[in-house]
Amino acid sequence: MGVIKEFYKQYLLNNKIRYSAQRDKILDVFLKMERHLSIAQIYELVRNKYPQIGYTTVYRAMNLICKAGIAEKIDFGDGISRFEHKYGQEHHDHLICLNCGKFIEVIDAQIEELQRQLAKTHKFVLKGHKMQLFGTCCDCSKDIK
Amino acid sequence: MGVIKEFYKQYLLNNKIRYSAQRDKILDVFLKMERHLSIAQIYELVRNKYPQIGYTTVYRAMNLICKAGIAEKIDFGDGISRFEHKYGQEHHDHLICLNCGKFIEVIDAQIEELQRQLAKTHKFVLKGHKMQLFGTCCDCSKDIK
DNA sequence: AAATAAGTGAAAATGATTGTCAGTTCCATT
DNA sequence: AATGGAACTGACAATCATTTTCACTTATTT
Repeated sequence: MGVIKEFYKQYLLNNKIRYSAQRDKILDVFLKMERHLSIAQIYELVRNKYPQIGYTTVYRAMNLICKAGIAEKIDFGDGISRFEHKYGQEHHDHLICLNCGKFIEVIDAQIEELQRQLAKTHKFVLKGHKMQLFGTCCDCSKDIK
Repeated sequence: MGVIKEFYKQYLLNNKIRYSAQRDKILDVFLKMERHLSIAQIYELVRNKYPQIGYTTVYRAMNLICKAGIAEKIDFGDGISRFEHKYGQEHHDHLICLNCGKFIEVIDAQIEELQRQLAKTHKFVLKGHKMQLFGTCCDCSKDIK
């Protein structure tokens, strides 16, 4: 069994939360999925394999997976939460195409350092940050011209 | 009459949208208010002075004011839209206290430049960005200790 | 003044998310 | 193995911010 599932089981154990069949199946689907799916999309995938699992259960399972630190909820400002892998992932920010919705994960050490300095200047203890760059991607810039 | 109201009237005129008494009053409230209020808060302020104005009208008026470029909707990820002044304002980002909700507006020219470079590297035509730094502010860091 | 277009506000609709609750499953203790 | 209690599940209802609808009013044009 993968290291992430072991980690999840340990997290649940530590918090006296049971490891149910549903949670196992939803975690499997999450681990296999491409990045940045919404609850509705995850539910669809889950339901293909396990039709008896309910929408609410997917919500609850994904919230647990987030609390365990395996997934992260991301918000591109369109009112829909999406989830991405977090376990063992480097922190990163997003470049988002306003035309086709494509996104690129980016990280810039210089920016990260400047953010830390900026927080320090304002006497903030920095816990995290979000940065999203909006624009049109390479392909869409061509199309629009 | 202020330059912003003139600008707004001109915007409405250009778009064949009428300048109603309600829109005038809601703009007044918005222009006088402190930054970053939600619709509910704006509605409260409006209702104090003009009890007959409805919630829906405030929504519609704020959306118009945004379209005109006078206000900007901001989203701190808590599901509530807030509005801040945009006309004649410099672009800025936010430092947000996770404990008390206080925020500080910040701008860092170096970060802005690095963002432009980052977009360029990925062949994105940059249209805008959002950056939020989360942490605990000076006062709250004290309290928590 | 009539006709037409836009605006208003109350209420209903929407869509994402969370809460409720009766029934089920799991686990520890007899 | 039986039991009692706690956690879990899933269908549905509730919530909350926002948008749409619609009957009615107001403003503008002819």
